[in-house]
Amino acid sequence: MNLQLLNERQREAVLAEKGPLLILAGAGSGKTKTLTTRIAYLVEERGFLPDSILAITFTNKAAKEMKKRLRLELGLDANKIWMGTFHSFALRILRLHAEKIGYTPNFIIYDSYDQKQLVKSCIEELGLSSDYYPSASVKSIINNCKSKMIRFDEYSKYLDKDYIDIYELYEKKLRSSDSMDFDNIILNLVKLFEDNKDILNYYVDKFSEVLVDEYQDTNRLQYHLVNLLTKKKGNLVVVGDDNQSIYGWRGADIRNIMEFKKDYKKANIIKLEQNYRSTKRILAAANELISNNKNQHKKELWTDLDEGDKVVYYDASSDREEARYVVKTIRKEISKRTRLEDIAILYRTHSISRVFEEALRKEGIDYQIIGGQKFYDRKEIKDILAYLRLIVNNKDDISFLRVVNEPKRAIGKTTIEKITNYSLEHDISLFEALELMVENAELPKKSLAGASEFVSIIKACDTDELDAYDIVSRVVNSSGYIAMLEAKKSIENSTRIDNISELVSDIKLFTSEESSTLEDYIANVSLISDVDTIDESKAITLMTIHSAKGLEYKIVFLVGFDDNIIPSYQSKDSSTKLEEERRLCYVAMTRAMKKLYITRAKRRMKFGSLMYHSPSEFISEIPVDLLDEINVPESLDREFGFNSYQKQLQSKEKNENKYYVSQTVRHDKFGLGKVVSYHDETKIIVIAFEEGGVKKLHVDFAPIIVED
DNA sequence: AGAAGATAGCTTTTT
DNA sequence: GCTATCTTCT
Repeated sequence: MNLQLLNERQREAVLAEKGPLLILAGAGSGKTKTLTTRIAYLVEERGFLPDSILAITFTNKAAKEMKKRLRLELGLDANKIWMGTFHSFALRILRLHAEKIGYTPNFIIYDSYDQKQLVKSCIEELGLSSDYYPSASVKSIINNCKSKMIRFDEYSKYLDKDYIDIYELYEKKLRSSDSMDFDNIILNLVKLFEDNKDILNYYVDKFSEVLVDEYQDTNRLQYHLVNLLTKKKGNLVVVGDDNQSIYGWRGADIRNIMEFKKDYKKANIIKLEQNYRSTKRILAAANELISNNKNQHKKELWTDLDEGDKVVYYDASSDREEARYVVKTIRKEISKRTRLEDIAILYRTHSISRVFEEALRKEGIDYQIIGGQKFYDRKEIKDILAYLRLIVNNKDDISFLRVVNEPKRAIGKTTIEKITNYSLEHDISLFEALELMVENAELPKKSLAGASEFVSIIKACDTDELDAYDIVSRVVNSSGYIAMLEAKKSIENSTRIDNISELVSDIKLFTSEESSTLEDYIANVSLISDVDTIDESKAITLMTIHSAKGLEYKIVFLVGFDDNIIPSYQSKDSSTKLEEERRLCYVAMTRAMKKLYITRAKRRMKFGSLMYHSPSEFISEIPVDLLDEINVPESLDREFGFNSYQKQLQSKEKNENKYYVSQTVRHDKFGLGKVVSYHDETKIIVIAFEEGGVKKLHVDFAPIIVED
């Protein structure tokens, strides 16, 4: 280990004797290097045992990365360090002590889809209206309470009484199906610790130092957990940058980092302010932007690197034109021998990515998209996984409902109802109910055959005898799932089959490499995130700004830089939210090393129809002398300065006084055209004419609706 | 029971 | 423009 490779502040952070310590690490300030050096130093120079160090990262990928670096320094000892996300850390301990909190060690994890289904079934069971209680919003209320550590009965005082019933049933059902949602993983660990002081003390004694990376993105619950572990010894080192706090919506509490000194009175603060990533101009632009945020730790990020080029700002007329410009620029870069893996396209929401994807595909440039339709979110993958989960845990009702009639086994609504009633009567799970009903032949003939087939498929897979690979291949074949897909030949179905075989080979690899039991595979799979799947192969990376946190690229295109996109239209009502959007923008800009392009489009497809946007207000926060501005004149577009974020008019009924988006119209002067947007209050209508481009007209001079 | 057709709601971000 | 869910028809 060579401490000379570090700058003075970094060295200070490595050598600091004892926590609590807050390392404020600006973007690109060598945070990971500092952290890994500190850990290596603790082990090699100060004689800490590797397994007495707990390092918590934001993603599994970051943990892997850090472990890789530490292996170079410490060899195999590096593997003994406790390193992972909050969730993987909590799971590791919970699996050891599951019985103490009324779970089996094989409990499963419900992701947000499962969670929503479960909430829905609770609402139904209570006989409440799903219109009054939309499962998605009830779900997010529940999550909110948990991550902010608000007691649900307290919170629900402001809501209907029914909410508390839903909540209680939800928790009861989670328990009885031996499963936890994401927040319960942490919550249950806290509970385990608080109810079993001996276990807590064991870990408090065990860990001589606890390091938390990306501290600005921890929530109240995680804060509490860390506090339990380190309060006594004060052996806490946290690393973060308040300017990069972008997960407020998920309950991340910026107070954790802003008030660190208040919570830990003896805390030291070390600031890493030298940036090793970006050129002077890029950094200056980002600094100027973020200086508009009121609530922040004082920091002066500076760099020794070159001046660099100005930030290019391209104001396109349409999203397609924007994509064309980006692809054209990428082509130029490639001819200058820039490698594809050094380029990233970043955007605020996934929906922006489509035009860019299309343009790249047309040009034959390799790309990878992170997130969006995730592999594990695809229907066929979820279905196969549901089979596997049901095999591991017969009590998993959500998975049961998902696959009992997939492929069709003549078990429809009525039969499901019978099974549900039976299970409620006998207080057993749905699968157990079905098993008994098959035994006693308590089903109509038609359903009975399918039901007994289903039971035997699940029963045939014994996790003690067969390994994960054996079971998944058995399920895929015997369930008739593949046969169902093959029966109807289509492109989608053949990609579905491909996806399933990808899953099977993934499991095969897992079986041969890490562990062989299906339980272990299922336990792992629900924690895999998208960022974990980024590979450094030769392709351009497309992703949301959120996924880009912690990454860097030589060339960055920040696209879709329009008002109501960034900042998002939903963040306009409060300055807290607006500041988070600005930080998001800051994160995006500081990913760039050599060159930063910011692009936007006046016209963009959204919700399946054209929308008009002004430039993002953030562009005016970057000093003009740092910008190289390219504006695409399209004379007609100039008129549309107004901010048009309006809902598409849905009704298709004919109404003389109303115009609808996509409606075909005729104007005696401009000819045939299509309605692009319509303002009810101002009676302004925007039409794209076949001849003569886009025009904005008042309803008084409006064209005639063409009957179709 | 299941397929085909109709409709609502979505698009902020994810461990 | 897409998909998950609801409705209607066979």
